[in-house]
Amino acid sequence: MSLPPKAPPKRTLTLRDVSEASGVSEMTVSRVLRSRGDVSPATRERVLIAARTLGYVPNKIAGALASSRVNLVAVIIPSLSNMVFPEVMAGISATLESTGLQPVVGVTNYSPDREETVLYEMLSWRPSGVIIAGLEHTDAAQAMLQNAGIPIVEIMDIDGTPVDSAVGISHRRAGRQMAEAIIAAGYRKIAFLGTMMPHDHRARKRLEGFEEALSKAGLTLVDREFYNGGSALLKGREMTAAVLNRTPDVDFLYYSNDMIGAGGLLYCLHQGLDIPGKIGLAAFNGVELLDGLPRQLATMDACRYEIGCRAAEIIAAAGSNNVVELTPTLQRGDTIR
Amino acid sequence: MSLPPKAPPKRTLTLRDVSEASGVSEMTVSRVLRSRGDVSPATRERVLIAARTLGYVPNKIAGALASSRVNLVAVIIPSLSNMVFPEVMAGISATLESTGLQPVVGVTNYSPDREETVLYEMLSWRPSGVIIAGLEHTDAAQAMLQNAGIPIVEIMDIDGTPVDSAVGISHRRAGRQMAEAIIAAGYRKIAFLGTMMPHDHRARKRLEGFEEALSKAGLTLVDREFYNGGSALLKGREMTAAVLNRTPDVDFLYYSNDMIGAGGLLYCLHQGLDIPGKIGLAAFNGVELLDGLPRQLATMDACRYEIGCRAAEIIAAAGSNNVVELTPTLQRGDTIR
DNA sequence: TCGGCGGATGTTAGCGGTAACATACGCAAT
DNA sequence: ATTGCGTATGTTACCGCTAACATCCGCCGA
Repeated sequence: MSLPPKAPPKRTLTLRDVSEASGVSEMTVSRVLRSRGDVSPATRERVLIAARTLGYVPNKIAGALASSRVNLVAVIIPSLSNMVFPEVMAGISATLESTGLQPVVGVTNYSPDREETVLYEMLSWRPSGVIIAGLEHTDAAQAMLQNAGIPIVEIMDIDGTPVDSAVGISHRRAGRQMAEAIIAAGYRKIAFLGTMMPHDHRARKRLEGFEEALSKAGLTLVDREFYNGGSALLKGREMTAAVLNRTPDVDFLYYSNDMIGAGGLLYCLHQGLDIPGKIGLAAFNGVELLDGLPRQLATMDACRYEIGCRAAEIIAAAGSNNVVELTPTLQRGDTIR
Repeated sequence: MSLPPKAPPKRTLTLRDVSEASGVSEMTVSRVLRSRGDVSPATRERVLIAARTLGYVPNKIAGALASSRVNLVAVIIPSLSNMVFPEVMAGISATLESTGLQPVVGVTNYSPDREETVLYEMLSWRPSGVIIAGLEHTDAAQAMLQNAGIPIVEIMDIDGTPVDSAVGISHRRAGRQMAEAIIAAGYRKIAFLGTMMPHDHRARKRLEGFEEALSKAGLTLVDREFYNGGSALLKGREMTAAVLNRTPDVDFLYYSNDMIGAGGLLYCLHQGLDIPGKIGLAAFNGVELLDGLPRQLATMDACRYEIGCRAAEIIAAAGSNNVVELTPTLQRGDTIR
């Protein structure tokens, strides 16, 4: 593209400017710029040159209002900083890329009220769809989703009743499966280390499933430790130290996420503990980071990228009422015997 | 909030619906919902109840078009997955929170063309400001920024000429400082391990500064190793192994980012190398993750959160032509003697 | 009693595009 | 030449909201 020839124009450009510069009506310019309808090659060329020369950028606000079509997809997630949502985003972006739809991210910090606010804010831009993490929302948020009249996809979790569509895994089942694998491997004194966030429903459900499977085997957690904020890797070390100290005969540590699991693993290795002989470890998510650790931590892949893809597909197809359950795979790594 | 009493309405609601439901003009409803102008408490109450009962969500598209005011700030960054930008985002969000402005993120994956596209897309929503990573853009992008007529803040880097405002650090200087510290500590056989991405200008500038300081001390890099994609932690291990193998007498490893540095550190520790005696390590960014490592890796804090804050402040104040240089602090950790 | 004034509310005219329909034109078939 | 039709372009009427101005009303002071 060539640079505009004249100094920064005072007024922002409109279709009319391009129209005047190219000697055709605004409508024709509009058609050219959207490649809609028949326009002769000559005119098209003339218009494109004029638009480019002026540095015209269409006003989507006006366009959206007139056509009541908005190419935005609202994506509402709790956090960007824990590695899991960026990967979901990647799946969404990749899938949306070819559809002309554009994801717009809102972050809630695991606060239901903030989620409600963010949702309201985003809905007021009349997006073509909403992708929102989790099945738990405030009543008002639930109502807004209900009435939005656009495709809604609740992602990550399917243990509950979706408003419209849902794509995710059963965290309860994931917890259960992990417990079963641990028990089958012969571990008996099992501790849980996880987040304290009251609104991390998925971590909660995993723990519930985990404990359910334990109790079915006649076991209960021998210890549990919670944290809240801070460097997850460091917290993992600290929590692990605390548990080992408090419950020296513990033989398995189940972490609610990979980061603290990684911290725990590093700590145990540093202590020279016999892994997985004397003590086993497992976590959840299957983040890429684990590949770089000295030992492969057992974990369960949460299908994050695929969740993003499937959710985006539903939105792109303007689908409704689909429930897609993905099945996470247990990766035993080297920390379960 | 109470749930709407009737089933999902077919047509999306407008001001007129609320106006009819509350018996006042659309204008008054508009005033109430925006808390603008004088409205009697009684009317206000009546309108609010009607809006809430119907589940009305204002149409910002129409509002923005009519008022030519848009409370959006475009934030354009290369990636979400490397821990540095989420922290910048956090600073931006926190600062914008109180201003009524809302960040909207676009991701470029370090592709200049994609950056141009994303920028065009975002400008077409007529945001109140743009925060964009880096000083290097395509000519067309540069022109768009120039002509946008809104505050532009280029972040992260200040080694160059900003379009409008800039907030960041001098990466060239950061590289130089690190080199000086390393040389002062007595290391002489220094290797560089970093990204190959041709468009990561900041990593490039750090390396340039680094080499500049080396050569001033009469030194040159004894080895260099590049990577591209994949798990950074793992790549760090692999690259470190490669360098140690190829150049056994290397006595310092300078990494272009913390993740690969952490991988390298873990590898060296596992090999039982004498750190920092026989070999030293340093990286860049100061990510939180480092706190959880067995040894504190030397690094340089990139002031990410503060960059976000300062950039957002400039946008919120509709400022122009500010250049804010932040000074990163060297954290020596335990890996430089 | 009346003008005037300020608070509360209504009316009008767009914002910058696009849908839908109208028109103009060239050319083949009749 | 006339009809007819498809292609290229123009005209008109909004989309849903808000700025700006108009109106209405009650109350005060002169």
